[in-house]
Amino acid sequence: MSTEKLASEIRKDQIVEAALHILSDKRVKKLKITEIASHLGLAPSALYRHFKNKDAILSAILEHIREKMYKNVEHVRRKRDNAIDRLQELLSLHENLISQHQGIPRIVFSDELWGQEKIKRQRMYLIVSGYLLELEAIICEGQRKNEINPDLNPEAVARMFFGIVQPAALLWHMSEGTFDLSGHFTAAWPLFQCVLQVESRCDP
Amino acid sequence: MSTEKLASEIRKDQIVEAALHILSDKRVKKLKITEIASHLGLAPSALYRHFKNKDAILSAILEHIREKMYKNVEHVRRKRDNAIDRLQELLSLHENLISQHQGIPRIVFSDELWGQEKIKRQRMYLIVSGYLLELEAIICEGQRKNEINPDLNPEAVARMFFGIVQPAALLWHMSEGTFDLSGHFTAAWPLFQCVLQVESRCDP
DNA sequence: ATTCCATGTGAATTTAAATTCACCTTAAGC
DNA sequence: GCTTAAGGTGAATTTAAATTCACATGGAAT
Repeated sequence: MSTEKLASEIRKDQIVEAALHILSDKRVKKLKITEIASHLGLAPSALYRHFKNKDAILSAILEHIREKMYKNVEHVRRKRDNAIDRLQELLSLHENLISQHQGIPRIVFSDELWGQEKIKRQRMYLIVSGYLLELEAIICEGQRKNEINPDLNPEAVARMFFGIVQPAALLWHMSEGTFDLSGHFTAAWPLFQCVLQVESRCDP
Repeated sequence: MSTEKLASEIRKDQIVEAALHILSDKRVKKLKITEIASHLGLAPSALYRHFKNKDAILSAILEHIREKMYKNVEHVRRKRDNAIDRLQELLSLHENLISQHQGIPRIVFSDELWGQEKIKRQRMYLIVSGYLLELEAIICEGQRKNEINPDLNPEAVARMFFGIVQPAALLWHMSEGTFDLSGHFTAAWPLFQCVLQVESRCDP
């Protein structure tokens, strides 16, 4: 019984992965059930055994992304102790995420994908703002330990960090992978670090 | 003859404005010809007198946005002399653009809107990267006049500036206007300024 | 005054998808 | 060995748009 359930879960995952892959790899055109199906060597109607409708697939993708992002936060929390190091590593994880799955930023930063339903947008907002809160937590911790200038507004710093990632995703995507992603992060990091610095002259 | 042409241009503009308004105001759902038409009190088929097809309308929107963005750059260049002031004012113009036309960031930062055609994405990339070049020019000028730390990588600084705007647009949009746009810019600016600062300790 | 063209209309037509449905297949449990 | 249900299929069906077309209309140029 549990094996069956598992098998079903596997198919679901495959569908989500395939969808994400299409979104990553191919053009911008909206995800088509037919295309996902053919990626898996299935008939379009087969997907309806696993998902109620296309919307349900999109929801599953959303959840998939959320998991990936939060796993990254967990990971750097475990692996690093220092706030600066954590942020730096998180940045590099983002770099990977972007370059491996062009589809992810596209989904996160765009909403054209989502139907008319307000709900999806709200969920996306919760994911993003929840992520920002995680960043904030890392930053605050760093401030307490005086690794980061305690005078800074952690919310603003978190968003600034986010502001390194988002344009990168945009440019990478728009440029069809021509944009120098790694160069961007390499150049952006020292600027950001400059903001974090303790004893900064930023505050009057 | 020129009057006719003008009248035609006016209609075209109206169509673009209406489209933008729908994109701003209403939900995410893709722009529908029918909806644009009814906004103007026209039958859907009427739009085809002015644009070959929907794609042409989207192109016109793109052009409209490009103009707005470049006008803002022109404006701050004329009005302000100091690079820092220029950037600060540009930021506030962006704030206005976002709050007045939710549709603009949505189009710029999303590509789901655009059909399969690679061309639109390329055009969008040119617009964005062209805009970044404008920012860079302002920054370089400021560096020459020692208003901005000359050791900084102007490209990276330009993107960081852009990184203040983009997340704001995203959050504003996703939150359905709940997000505190003005607060964001107010908090982000001093952090950014801290980066620009001459005699910064950022560079080894 | 007549002509003509730009603009507009409403009713088809087309198109491209999602979705449904009646019918197979196969492997697990009995 | 039989039964059942989950997973699969291809051929409709539905749906929602964009788009086309034959037919107005009104105002400007001749």
